[in-house]
Amino acid sequence: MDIDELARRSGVSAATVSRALNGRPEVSAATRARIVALAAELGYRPNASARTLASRRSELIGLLWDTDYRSGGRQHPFLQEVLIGLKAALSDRGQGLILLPIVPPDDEAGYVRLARQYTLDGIVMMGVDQHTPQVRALLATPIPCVGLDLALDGPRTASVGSDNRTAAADAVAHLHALGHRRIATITGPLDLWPAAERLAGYRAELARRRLRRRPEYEVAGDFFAASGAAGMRRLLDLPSPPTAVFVAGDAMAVAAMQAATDTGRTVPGDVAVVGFDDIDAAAMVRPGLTTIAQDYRRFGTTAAAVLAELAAAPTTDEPRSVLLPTRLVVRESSGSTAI
Amino acid sequence: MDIDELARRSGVSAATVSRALNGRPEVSAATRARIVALAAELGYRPNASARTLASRRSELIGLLWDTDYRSGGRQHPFLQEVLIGLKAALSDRGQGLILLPIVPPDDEAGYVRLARQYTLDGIVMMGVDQHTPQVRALLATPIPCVGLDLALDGPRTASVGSDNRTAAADAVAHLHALGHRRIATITGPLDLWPAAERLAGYRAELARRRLRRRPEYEVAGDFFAASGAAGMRRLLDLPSPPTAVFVAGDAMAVAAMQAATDTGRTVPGDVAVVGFDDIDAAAMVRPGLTTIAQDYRRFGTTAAAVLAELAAAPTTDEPRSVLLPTRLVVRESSGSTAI
DNA sequence: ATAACCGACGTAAGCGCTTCCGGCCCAGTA
DNA sequence: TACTGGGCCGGAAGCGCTTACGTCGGTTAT
Repeated sequence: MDIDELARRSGVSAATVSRALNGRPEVSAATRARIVALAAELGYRPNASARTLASRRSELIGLLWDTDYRSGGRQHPFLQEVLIGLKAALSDRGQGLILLPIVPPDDEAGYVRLARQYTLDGIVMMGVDQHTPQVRALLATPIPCVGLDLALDGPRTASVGSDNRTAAADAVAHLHALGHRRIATITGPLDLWPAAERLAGYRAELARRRLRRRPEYEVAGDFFAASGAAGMRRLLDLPSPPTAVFVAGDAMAVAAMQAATDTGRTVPGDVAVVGFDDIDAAAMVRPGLTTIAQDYRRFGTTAAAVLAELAAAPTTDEPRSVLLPTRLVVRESSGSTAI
Repeated sequence: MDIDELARRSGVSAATVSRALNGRPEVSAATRARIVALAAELGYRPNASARTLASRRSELIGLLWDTDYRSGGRQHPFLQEVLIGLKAALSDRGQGLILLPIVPPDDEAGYVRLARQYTLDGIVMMGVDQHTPQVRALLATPIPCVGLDLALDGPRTASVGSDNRTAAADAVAHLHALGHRRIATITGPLDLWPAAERLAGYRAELARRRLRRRPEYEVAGDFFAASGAAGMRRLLDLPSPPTAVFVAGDAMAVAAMQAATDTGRTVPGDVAVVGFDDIDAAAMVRPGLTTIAQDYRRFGTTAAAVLAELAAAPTTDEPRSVLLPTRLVVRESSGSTAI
């Protein structure tokens, strides 16, 4: 069942069928209705390759993600959720999603090859290092790109992510409201945008609440568990240890809680902790981890929407940036019983 | 840079270039070498759509997965790992991966449409209900399909998954070796292949070790945490409660441990537990959860390989089934200190 | 009245590949 | 020597669409 047959059966030319199905204006309403109805009845599906070849628009967007991303766990934070969101939004537009994972041993950037082979309409990047020559090559391309949790630059690019700064501030505010005054933090790798923003939010909220900022209360982590444990031990060994700590990632936060209990402290009694990400384990450990939940599904839908804008807009000058709201999930680790 | 230009520059026809690059035999070694070298130098990339259109082979395989899968967590078990494995293997073959997620308000099976629009070379299914008419429609198609953790039937299909039966037996054997004689189990939803196999393995090992099988020691769960907690409570309330329980999923296992401690028991002191899946949280909770780890990355690579076989083989009559080995990860919850 | 215009459609030329069908040339055979 | 048979390659016909461009009636302006 190709377009010619459908054309024959509906008594028009293939050109008209194409126009009718693609919503072009040069078709009378009556003809269009007839064709659309017949197409549905016969289950006609345009061939994606032919369409792409002829129109040089693929209706395909690529998802580039680094399988080695420093996420602190084996799971990329909520890859699945992002995928669901992306697909939901893309389906509405009739677009497909193709994967361009960066698989370690990077075979001379196979994903770059892929991106060029398929004439992609857009690329979503998550957890990649945008300073590698390969990624820069993609960015230089006329293909619109949007970074998830990633501040991209260049023309035809945008970023979407959580409002990490406000989220971190919320966490600190929560702790402060519970009476804590000596609030420390364990950060992520500060070259990553979200990690830097979370630290900034922590500092900002301390200032806003006129709490003294102590350099020794800012210890560096890398999102992995071990650094969380190490960080907590360092904080507790301080002459004046904090009574609460905001940990910039849940994997670190869980390890930090255990480090605290291992050294004889109780959580939240001796030290309260709030994490970031709301990974599955946050609800499974005891005490339950108070943390910041991100709406990853919305990451996906937003990315799709932004990509569409980018494709439509005439060479946008300055990179857009969309910040999504987060949600504080209160469990036991912060010592609050409030919901 | 299209094939014609490359042809011109290398002084042959486009037909010869195509043959040279596709490894056809009708080209002299010298010509081929020249063309291949020039192609690499000029960075020539064949247009995927044109190639697919002309050859009706897409070099694309689809991944169908149900975003609502009953996995017990928000994360599909190791979707990411499977993707990495798949991609690694597919890249070697020069194939791409397109996603066909089943997104909740299933828009008249958009994935079926996609599968037909792109002329897919194969489909990998994970966590789908193969009894829905849509999936059956896909299976009826000449496209090769392989199910992950899913026993597919039909021509040109195969399944790959862990050897759940042996794995469950290993778990029981581990518990038995530690001295336990009253070993219970909390199962997954038994209409799912892996869940049924795990129960079968549990029973088989009991029999092999001449342990009495008690019906009240087999309680039904659904892979979700709540059912694990409920199951454990029920087991502990028995007149003769088990001293060890094999829980068929980690989310349930973690909840089961907590239910045990909540009712005043200690793990592993009063009741030992071993789980299944080795989710991230298994290493994060206290006590650490002894569990069965599956090699999800290998799921992906194996699926790709099987798909290739399926495509090559002349209408295979009986569905193949590949069982992958698992690994027992011993932590504290089983009461063993051995590695 | 004629000219200019517009909406609705058909014709045909691609899009960038693959592949069938030959054709040429040089061995090997009778 | 004439004939056959490969090996190697070019020509050209698609693959199933999209999209200029052209055409043809029927309006509207002049």
